[in-house]
Amino acid sequence: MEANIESKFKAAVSVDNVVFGFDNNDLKVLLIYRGAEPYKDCWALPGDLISLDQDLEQSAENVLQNLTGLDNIYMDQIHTFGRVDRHPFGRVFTVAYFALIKIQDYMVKPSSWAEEAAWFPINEVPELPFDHMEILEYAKDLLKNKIRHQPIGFELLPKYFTLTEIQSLYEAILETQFDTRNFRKKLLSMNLIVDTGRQQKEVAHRPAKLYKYITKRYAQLQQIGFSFDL
Amino acid sequence: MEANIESKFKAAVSVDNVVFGFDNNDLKVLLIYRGAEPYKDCWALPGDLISLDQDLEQSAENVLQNLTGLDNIYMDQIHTFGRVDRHPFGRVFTVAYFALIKIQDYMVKPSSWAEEAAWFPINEVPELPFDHMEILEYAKDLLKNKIRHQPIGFELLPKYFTLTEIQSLYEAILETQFDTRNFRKKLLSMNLIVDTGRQQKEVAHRPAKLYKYITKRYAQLQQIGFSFDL
DNA sequence: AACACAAAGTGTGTAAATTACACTTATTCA
DNA sequence: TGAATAAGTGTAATTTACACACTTTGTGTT
Repeated sequence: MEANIESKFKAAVSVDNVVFGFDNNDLKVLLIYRGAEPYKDCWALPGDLISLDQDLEQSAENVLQNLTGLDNIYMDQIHTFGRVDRHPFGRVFTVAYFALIKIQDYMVKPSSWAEEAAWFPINEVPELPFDHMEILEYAKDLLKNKIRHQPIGFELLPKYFTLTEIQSLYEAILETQFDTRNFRKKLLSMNLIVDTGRQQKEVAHRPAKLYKYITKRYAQLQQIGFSFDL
Repeated sequence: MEANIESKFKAAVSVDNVVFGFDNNDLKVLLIYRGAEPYKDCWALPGDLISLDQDLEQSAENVLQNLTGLDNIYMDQIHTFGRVDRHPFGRVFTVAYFALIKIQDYMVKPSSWAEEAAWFPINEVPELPFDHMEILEYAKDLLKNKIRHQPIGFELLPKYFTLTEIQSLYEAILETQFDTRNFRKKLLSMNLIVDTGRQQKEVAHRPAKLYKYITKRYAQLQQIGFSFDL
């Protein structure tokens, strides 16, 4: 009854993460500067081979943990890429994930496979090795779709944020413009965010109210058939 | 510069297909009766190990081709499952796909790994081996979401179909009821289907008009910002 | 030929949601 | 104290969604 899988089926599997952040009205992606072959000295998506004793999800989280020191990050599996020739050293499948992080919380941390890590505005990404550009495009499309139907935009903002900030986040990702009054009306009518009573400080104009996102509220509303849409 | 990947990273990768069909007002899924270990003599999702010289997408299509003899099938990658212990013979990742087929076109074909294949109504699926039940649940959820935002329901219907048929397809998948008049109004207003002039024959009631789906139309409409929603 | 049966097919009024649109307010800085 | 900057706010018009019931067209039976 015990048996083994023939070695003619044995390939490597990696995870690659598309890590999004939002800052200064720009959607950004986190890239690492590769310190090892192949494609040494290139900017690339952070990723790693999966060792045999690690669950898939766990591996994806570890990559992120090593890189940012952050935990409890919103992550989602995107797609798996498996062209025969996608890796020069042999057959390597890669499972792509995307992660949304509050860029303000991000701390640089040394890692084994990266000499450096940096944020790139989504429209200023350099050439990427392997099929990483295809993965990134896939991730962007998914983010665009997902952000309209699930309240995940808040994952990219600080704990306290202004209505203008969330609007420009949506505008940056969806590459459109929204009418301010209508956008606010709709967003507030969902009861997912509340005015904290706090205000912006030291801005050279009328200070904006600071809101926060109520995680629990969404779960409750979903149960009564509510569906998020922006 | 040439190098190899260490064998401590080598695992097997398989594809598993969730094949949906629609018949007699029921959503159905195609299962095979396993002829080989592990889980010999169980009903399971059709799938196979990927050999090293085959692209991922290609493998998924081949599984379906072997099983049904059908080509040009709507397929979509669902998710990749990679729990360490999901396969008793070793580390096996599996990439799950779903396929939508016109059940009327389906022809039984012998295959190497299946003694038999059969359609099961979605609510009468037997116990499944591995994490196949989890995969099936995943596929059902995806189908539910996808069918509301993309015109993929037509892939499950014969070339010529009635409005009642497509309505009951939607009702079966989404597990809701639609108002006939409103459903038709909305569907027809999208201009994605047209009256062929043909009619049902030999039915013991007023014969329904037969419509067909215009594939090209959707591509055109998408470009001008149209979005499908039902 | 007439009638029963079965599912197909069709329109309108009402409520809700979406859109378009421009001025006033609060704060900093010179 | 005035200029600059972004925040904040309401209403009317249009569009879309929803609720709702009877007539039509065929088959099969007597």
